[in-house]
Amino acid sequence: MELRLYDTMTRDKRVFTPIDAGNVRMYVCGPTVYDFAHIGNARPVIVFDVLFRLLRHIYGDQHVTYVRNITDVDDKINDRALRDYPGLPLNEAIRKVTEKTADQFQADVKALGCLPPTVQPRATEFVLPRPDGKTDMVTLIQQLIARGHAYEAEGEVLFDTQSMPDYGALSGRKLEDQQAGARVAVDAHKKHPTDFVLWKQSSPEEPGWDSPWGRGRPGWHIECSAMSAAYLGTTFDIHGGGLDLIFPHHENEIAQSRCAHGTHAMANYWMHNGFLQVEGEKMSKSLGNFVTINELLATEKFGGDKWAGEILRLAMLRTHYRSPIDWTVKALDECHKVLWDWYTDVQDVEPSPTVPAEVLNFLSDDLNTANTIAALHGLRKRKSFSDLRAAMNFLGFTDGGSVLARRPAGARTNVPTATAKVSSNAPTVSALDDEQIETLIALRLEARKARNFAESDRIRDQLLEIGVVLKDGKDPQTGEPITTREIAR
RNA sequence: GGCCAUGUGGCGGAAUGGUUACGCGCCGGUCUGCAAAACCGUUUAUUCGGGUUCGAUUCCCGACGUGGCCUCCA
Repeated sequence: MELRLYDTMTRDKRVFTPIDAGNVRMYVCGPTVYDFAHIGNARPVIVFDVLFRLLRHIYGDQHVTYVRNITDVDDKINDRALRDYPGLPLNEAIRKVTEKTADQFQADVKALGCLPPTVQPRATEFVLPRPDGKTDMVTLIQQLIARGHAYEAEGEVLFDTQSMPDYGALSGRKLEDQQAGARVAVDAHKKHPTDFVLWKQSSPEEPGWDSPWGRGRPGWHIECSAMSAAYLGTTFDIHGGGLDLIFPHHENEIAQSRCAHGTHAMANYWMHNGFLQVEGEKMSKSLGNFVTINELLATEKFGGDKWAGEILRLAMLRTHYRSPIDWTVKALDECHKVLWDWYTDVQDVEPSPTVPAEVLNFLSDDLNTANTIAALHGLRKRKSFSDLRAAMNFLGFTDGGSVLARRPAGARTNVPTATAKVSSNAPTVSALDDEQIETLIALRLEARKARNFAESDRIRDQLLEIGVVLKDGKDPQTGEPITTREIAR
């Protein structure tokens, strides 16, 4: 089996060859922890979790290192800290914000079925030189200055983009174009408009570290250069993130890392996931369609319902990771139904000891998760439930409890009364208690036996009114008619 | 303005230089007193205009549509 991955740098799909098969190394840009992560943030987390699982399968669990950073130094964090904890000293307030948000993030992505990365370093721990000698930001900046790739101006340290001949290779931008665009902010102290900040000064109120350039804080890009080198070395295998990070973030990471270390490449494969829209529109707070992972999991804000984490995971994986996704209630409903079917069939099934080959083959083709899911449908159709279970486990669909907790929407769309209840947001709690419902069901069975169908249907309609859906069947053993019920939400 | 993606049936979404997967829905059938559920089956598509080719949804050019980046937003 040959793993092939699309590389943004070369813009083609290539066979993946690790630098060291004994230690395959991947870095993915993680969250900036100032607020709840939104559903767009979940996409790279899920996509690269699947890749992580695949790499572990191919090279062995102990031979893959996956680093996902946590950005806990950022001006947005400072703003949030001042707003939420006005009474506290800033640094203390910042820690409260970042710890709370980071914990929430970990809980969110766990619910999405993601394995924890090998390491999750926090940026604040890599600002100053470390006792353990791992790469840090200040040292990296010093190296850049020493090699002539950075300069001080007005208290800032800036990266000199003109000192790097092939700056812009990842995004396909040339320095000349950036000038022609005329949208690039021109700062008098910059040698070139695209030069970017490595270190900036902090006011006494702002968080800061004592550095050779005074008390200040790092620029955005340098943290990833430091933490990737700290855990993965100066050149590693895969670097991932969202499409929007290509420029400037990843471009600048490349500039910093390569120029500081004198290497030809920072990573050998650059992978970027596509964006998502919500119900056909760009997700934004002003449009009111901004939705966080936590809201989907724990509230009824989106589509009037809570959604199990695995439903969100499947909704993310049914589309190829580089394509755009339109995030819709309808899609989540569909995914719920699919998972309901799968889990219903594999509930008490032991997984096969090996992952079905077709699943691995599809995933090895640049993470073709859409074809992979089609393969799972095929397994179910052929009633290969052990293989289905194994494939589901491999993709991170392991629990099912929260999926099976509620019948999916597809099953209720043909029940007019129940649907009306849903759309009117009527209370879903039954007006009758359990015993009364059972009594009514028993009465209806009696009526059916007596072929009094008018009475039988009347009771069925009555129960439907309060959201109880009846299904008639035969007892598989005795052949006796039986009735089961479900709550239409 | 510059750069980068993208356009497949009612919907979602793969693949491919030559019969267009898969899922959801719709419709039909089995079952059922009738429904629902379940199971089985059917139907429908490659944005437009050129070019290359025996043959283009696929490759090339152009148009149009959509989205992203160029503003420390995945």
